[in-house]
Amino acid sequence: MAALPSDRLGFLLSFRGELTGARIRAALGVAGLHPRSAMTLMQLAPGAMSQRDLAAAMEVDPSQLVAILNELESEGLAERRRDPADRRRHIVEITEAGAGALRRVDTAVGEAERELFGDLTEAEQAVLRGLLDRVVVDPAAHACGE
Amino acid sequence: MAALPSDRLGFLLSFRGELTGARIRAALGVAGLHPRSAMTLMQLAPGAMSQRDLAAAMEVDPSQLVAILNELESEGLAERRRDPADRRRHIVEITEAGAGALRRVDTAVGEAERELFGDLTEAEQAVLRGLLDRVVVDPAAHACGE
DNA sequence: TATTGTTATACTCTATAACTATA
DNA sequence: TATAGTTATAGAGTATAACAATA
Repeated sequence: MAALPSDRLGFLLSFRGELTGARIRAALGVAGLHPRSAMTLMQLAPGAMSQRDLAAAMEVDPSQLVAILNELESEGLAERRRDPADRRRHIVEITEAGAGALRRVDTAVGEAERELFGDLTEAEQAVLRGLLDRVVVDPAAHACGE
Repeated sequence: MAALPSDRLGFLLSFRGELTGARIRAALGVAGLHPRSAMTLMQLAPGAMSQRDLAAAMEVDPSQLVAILNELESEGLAERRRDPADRRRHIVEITEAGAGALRRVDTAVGEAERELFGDLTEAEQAVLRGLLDRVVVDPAAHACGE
């Protein structure tokens, strides 16, 4: 459903965002990674964290994260270990192989962005960033009609 | 998965677009319509067309369109009739009630856009539109890695 | 034989609730 | 009893293929 039914800015932003997301996800998959696995590795890159905090940071349900981490762990890209201070907790950490995969992913995302925004100057890209930052996307600001 | 894993413009556009889409879909639902039903009515507003052409315009599989039209027809918002010239074809047309629902939807979408872009001046909104129009989203321009 | 619309099937994604082990 | 992680189940959405009617 890509054809614009009107010239409304909201539709334009939504559709361009969707297509941009599809292009980015394709780039995330270059290392053979599921997009959500790549996103998880990005969250883990700065440092290890508990599985619960990771789920909160990614705004996914903890039960969904289980499958993602199972996959990452089976591929040797991340590791879970028990927290000695609280044995209920899992400390999740990216591995060296995971960091390597992330570097390849990062290169691919950079390439995708050059494709997406190649017609814009650096200054124009900065303007776009500034305008997008000022779009109000507070989910609490509206009543959900669906 | 809303937290930005980096300050990349591609992620920003993708996430803002996704949230904008969610806000727009909520507005589409104000008339009790499923978002895709509202989108279908928008496509039909300019004039009747064949079911096949409608599916092509919306870039959905014809088999998906069947359920949407069943729903719209049961609610009296659209009608299907056989094309006398080719009895395989269905001519799909919006009803007067459908046009009324569409007017209510349009009002709600306008309200959503005032919320989303209320912090931007008219000129800034025009700049945003111009920049978004120049983002390259040609799906054929990249190899799919997923 | 090809085309239009329909139905059936399967697969992914997501949301929820139960379950375990630890606290 | 509450919490962290896991498992199971169901629902929505989507993609594909088979099908009936017509050309």
